[in-house]
Amino acid sequence: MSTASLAFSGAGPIAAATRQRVLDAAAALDYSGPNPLGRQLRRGRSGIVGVVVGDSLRRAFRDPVSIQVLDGLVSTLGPLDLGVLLIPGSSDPSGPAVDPLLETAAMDVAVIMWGGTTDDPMLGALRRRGTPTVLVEGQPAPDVASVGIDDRGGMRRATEHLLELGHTRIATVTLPFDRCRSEGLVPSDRLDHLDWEITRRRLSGVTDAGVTPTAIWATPASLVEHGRTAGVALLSGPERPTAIACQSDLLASGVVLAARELGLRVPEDVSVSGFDGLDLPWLAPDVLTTVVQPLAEKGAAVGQAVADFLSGAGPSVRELPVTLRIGTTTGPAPDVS
Amino acid sequence: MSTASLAFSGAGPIAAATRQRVLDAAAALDYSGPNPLGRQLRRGRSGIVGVVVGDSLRRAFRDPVSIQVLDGLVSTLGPLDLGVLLIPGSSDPSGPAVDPLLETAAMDVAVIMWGGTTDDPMLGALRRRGTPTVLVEGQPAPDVASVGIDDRGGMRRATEHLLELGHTRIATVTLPFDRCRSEGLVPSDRLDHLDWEITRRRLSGVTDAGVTPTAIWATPASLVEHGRTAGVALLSGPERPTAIACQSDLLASGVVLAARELGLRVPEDVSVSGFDGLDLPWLAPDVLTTVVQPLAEKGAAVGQAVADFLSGAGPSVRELPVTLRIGTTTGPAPDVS
DNA sequence: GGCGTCCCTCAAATCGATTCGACCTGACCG
DNA sequence: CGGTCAGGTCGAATCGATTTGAGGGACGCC
Repeated sequence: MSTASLAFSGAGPIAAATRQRVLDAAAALDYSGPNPLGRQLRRGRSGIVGVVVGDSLRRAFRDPVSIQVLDGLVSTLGPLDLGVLLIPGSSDPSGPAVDPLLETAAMDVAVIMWGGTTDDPMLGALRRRGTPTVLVEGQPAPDVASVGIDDRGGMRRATEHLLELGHTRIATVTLPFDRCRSEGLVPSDRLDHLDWEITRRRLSGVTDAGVTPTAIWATPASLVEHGRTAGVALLSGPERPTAIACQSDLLASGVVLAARELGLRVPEDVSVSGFDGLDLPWLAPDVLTTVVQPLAEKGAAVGQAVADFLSGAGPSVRELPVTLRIGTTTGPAPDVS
Repeated sequence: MSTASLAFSGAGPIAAATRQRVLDAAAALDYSGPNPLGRQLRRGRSGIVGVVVGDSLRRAFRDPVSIQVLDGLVSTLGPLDLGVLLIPGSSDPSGPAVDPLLETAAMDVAVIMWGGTTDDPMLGALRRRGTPTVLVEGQPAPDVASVGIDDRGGMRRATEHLLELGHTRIATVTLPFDRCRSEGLVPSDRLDHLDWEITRRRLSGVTDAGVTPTAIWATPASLVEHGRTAGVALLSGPERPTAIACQSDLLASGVVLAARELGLRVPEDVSVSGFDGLDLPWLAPDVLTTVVQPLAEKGAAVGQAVADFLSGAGPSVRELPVTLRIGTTTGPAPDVS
């Protein structure tokens, strides 16, 4: 048995001839290689990384940002012989707080993409199980690894860009505020109930630049249609803003579409900026002014954090830089009449 | 130990008080529930379904069709306590034919989405391991379960719709033809080298309607930009077609965008039809004429096929119906001058 | 008191691979 | 010819749970 084991795993000294003899015998006996379950039990490793995709899968997968990070992650994990197990995030508040997979599935490390609200019950479940955890875009905690970007600085740069163009009436369209994901103008007292870390940080970037938005519009998800709704509302109301800083590219492109529908020229009548740095072919010929984040690299950084855990290192915290890309959707502020 | 096992699994007679005692003791000892690996080994089941997403993840995930099917699948698998392990498909021809995960990962059933070319090496690997397999949109084989839709009939209906509107010069834009995914006009001799089942079937639908396309344009993937390229090429050449039947909605929407760019009116100058029945908000105000396939239901059918395997039933074959949805992108053929 | 039912304890087998040490065999070298 | 070493065989322990069967209190009921 020891020899057979060596023949398959290749770890340890074994003559090529013996190896072949073992393999032939295996074929004759219809033995198709070691049973992964036995191997995993012995090794104490499953080779599986559980990835919680922020939302219901449908919503998460409609978001190119998650997709590209996931892609980068899988590319990094593949060579390490690690597989990705999809775990649905908490979709409806009526059901159980965490997916049963999170409690029972075999996994060596967990990754929480789009990392959640501050008091995430998922973190508790993982801590209880003793599963090392990597948090993407969440609030760093002492015992979990984090990967994030400079949301706050990026948004500040984008806002400053608008200021330099002479804009003074700047509105902003944000990612979801909280678990109930309500849509619409945010009254100032709700700013305290903002438990979605990423939204908070990007919002802080705007105020960091010294701007008090003329309006803050929260959306239920980062989707074009919600951007459109926001754009229509903000641009057809009184005291029209001359610039709208959006917290994602999908929202921003929705706002651009809304402006076009309302007969407004971009950027002559209204400037629009985004966040993420996606390719948006259907916006042609416009190119969105946006804060570019390194998505594939972010996925790779998550993979690295996973690898670190598996090699025994402690949790790491990593923040990736962002850059401002100036496109055709921002321009000098119009004369306010 | 037996009692402890019963306390956690709940299978078998156990008094509530004892159960609580066990749970308390577990908490005191920092025991966080049964180790999944031990359980899996004993049970002989991993509770994992390996899902091969057609392409590289990035490409697969940019395709809303795969996403929605995957979403339907996960929704069905969740209640069965099954998890989805992502397995990248064969992306580059230089690398290994199948991902190592497919050979070594623990999984009870495998699903091949967007089910591949006729001579798929992945099927061979799975057969060798004895893993039951569900094929989505592939060529049914005796020992694998299949889930598909009536591609051929659907495309036939769409083509007949164009015929009824008086079109005679009908071109078609197809999904990839083969593994090398070349882009452009397809010479007639390449029709024999079509080893992508889904492309073949949808193409057959066109000829079933009695139409010989004036041009067949193959794309490298189902993406808006490839549709745009195809549209520009087909619509700016000589002998412009008056209708273009596309094999996917994303391709069709690219063609619509191309037509708009070229100053052609849709549907007055050119009619465009798609396939899949996606929501395409950015195409507004147009609504694509398309063949609607039940995507979530397809995912559920795959989940059912998986469940069937696990309950000991043999492979099943299922074909779901499609319906033609008439939108605003098809209209009467213009007078040919 | 006798009997049956519940529920618990205890011991042991099993799932399938990995890994360790002891031991044996040739081959090769000095 | 003795010593070393690479490589192979053999036996046994281990990973952690599930499951089965035998046995034994406790309790209620007649």
